[in-house]
Amino acid sequence: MSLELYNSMTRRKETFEPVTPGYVGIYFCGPTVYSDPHLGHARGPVVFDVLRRWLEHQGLRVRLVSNITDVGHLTDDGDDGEDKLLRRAKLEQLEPMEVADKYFWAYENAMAALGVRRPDITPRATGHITEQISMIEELLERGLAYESQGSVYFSVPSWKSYGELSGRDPDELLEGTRVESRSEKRDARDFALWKRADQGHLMRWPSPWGEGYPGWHLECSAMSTKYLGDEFDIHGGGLDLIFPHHECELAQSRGAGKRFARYWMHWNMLTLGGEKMAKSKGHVVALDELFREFDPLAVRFHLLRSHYRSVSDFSEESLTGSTHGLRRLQDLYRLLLEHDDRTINGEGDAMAEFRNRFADAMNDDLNTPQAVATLFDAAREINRRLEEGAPGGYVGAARAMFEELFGEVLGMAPTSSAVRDADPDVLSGVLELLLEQRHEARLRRDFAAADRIRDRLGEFGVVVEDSAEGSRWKLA
RNA sequence: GGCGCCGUAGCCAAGUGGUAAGGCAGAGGUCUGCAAAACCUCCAUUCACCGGUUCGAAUCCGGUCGGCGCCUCCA
Repeated sequence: MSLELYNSMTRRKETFEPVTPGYVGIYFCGPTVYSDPHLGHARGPVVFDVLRRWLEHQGLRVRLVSNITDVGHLTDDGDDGEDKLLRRAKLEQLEPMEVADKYFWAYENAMAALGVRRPDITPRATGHITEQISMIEELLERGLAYESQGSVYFSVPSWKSYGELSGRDPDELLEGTRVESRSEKRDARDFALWKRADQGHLMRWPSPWGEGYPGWHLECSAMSTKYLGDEFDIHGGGLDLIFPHHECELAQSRGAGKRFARYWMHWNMLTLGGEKMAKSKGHVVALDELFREFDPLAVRFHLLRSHYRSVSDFSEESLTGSTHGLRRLQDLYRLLLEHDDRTINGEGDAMAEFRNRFADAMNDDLNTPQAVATLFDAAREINRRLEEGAPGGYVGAARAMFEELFGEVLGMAPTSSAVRDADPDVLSGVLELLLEQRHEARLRRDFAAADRIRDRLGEFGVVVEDSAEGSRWKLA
């Protein structure tokens, strides 16, 4: 079975065929870095990380591009509202770029904790002003955009297929739009490609139309095609970006003569108590807070236990459930890793059935819940065979499967040894306990046991020093 | 108001025409000095509700109730 992906454009599952056989270009919209990353920010990166890993597992070469929006854009389409990045800069008394960097790294660290591999390219909007200006010029030349008082707008009425992605009727959009009597736009639906920077606006660049800054939707069009070509394979984003962001991206990209993305993938929202997580409502679960209570990998696992196109409601109770389930799989994974015999069962792969089920699930629009269920089924059987004393070939096959599917594809392998991850308090507690045991041995005059403890600790680089007051330890 | 989505056991969650995956929690059991882990067994005659189509529906159609998303920035 070949990979089928749900394409938001056609609203059905389609067989995935890359533009260039063997190569896959993927772009998905990253966050605007003006505040701490929350759980909602994690779903897309995790899903696309698994998509990328799965494609690579199938032998494809993937280039994954995910942007960072580091220029505020709230004031763009309408003429009111406040630029969130600039507002934050004033609030924290920082340069706008300091705000962007601060939250960019917070995002990076959170993604790393979630086991998300870095994209191949992480372009920033502010680093691609030239490309964006070129695109605006192209649109002006083609008569699809116009300048107005130092700003440039895309003319929606002149692009007949506007609305094709989100399934909206342009005429009905007009009715829903607020009437802006003194607008410099020709049509209320037109959106900004370039915005004139008023006095006091901190982020500004020179352009043929005066000092200003790029429109919200433009960066993704310019950066995706710059790194992936005029036609590329997959464009992703949160479902809330389908309109207006992706609709506008599509219009301006096609308008500029690019064929743009073949497949549009949108992941659904994460909710909290049935309501969408949204920063603007203060209704979010911050990732750094979540990580204090839960293993980041358990969060990743939890996200993979629901389908990316389904709404997923978050609660501590359900995440706890995922944590316990993950522990079972990881315990088996560690057990299998202790098995050094790499020989695989000579009579064909004993794991063939599980591998096939896993592949079918993944190929069916990335059905990770079913893929995970397959691993649970496999775990039960492997544990049973292990207790019966399974032959080395069987264990080797099981180990290979878990390393590939659980570890590499789903990215659930523990990042380092359990000991290294352990809380420092736990480690010193364990050492105190050992010294207690040694102290009791010395009281019994069992110096052989006492020396054995000291020698063994020494092998790990822990030095034990005895004194009249008792024993102490330190790292060599 | 327009467009779209969802309602499956205590909780999470797959399943889009063939007679309900998986996980967590819970109950009993095996193993065990005890415990944990692991394993075995049990746990939805039923998929919000009411009609209809069909040999057959959680899955298709119509309606009712409830919840959510987008239409403004949002992952």
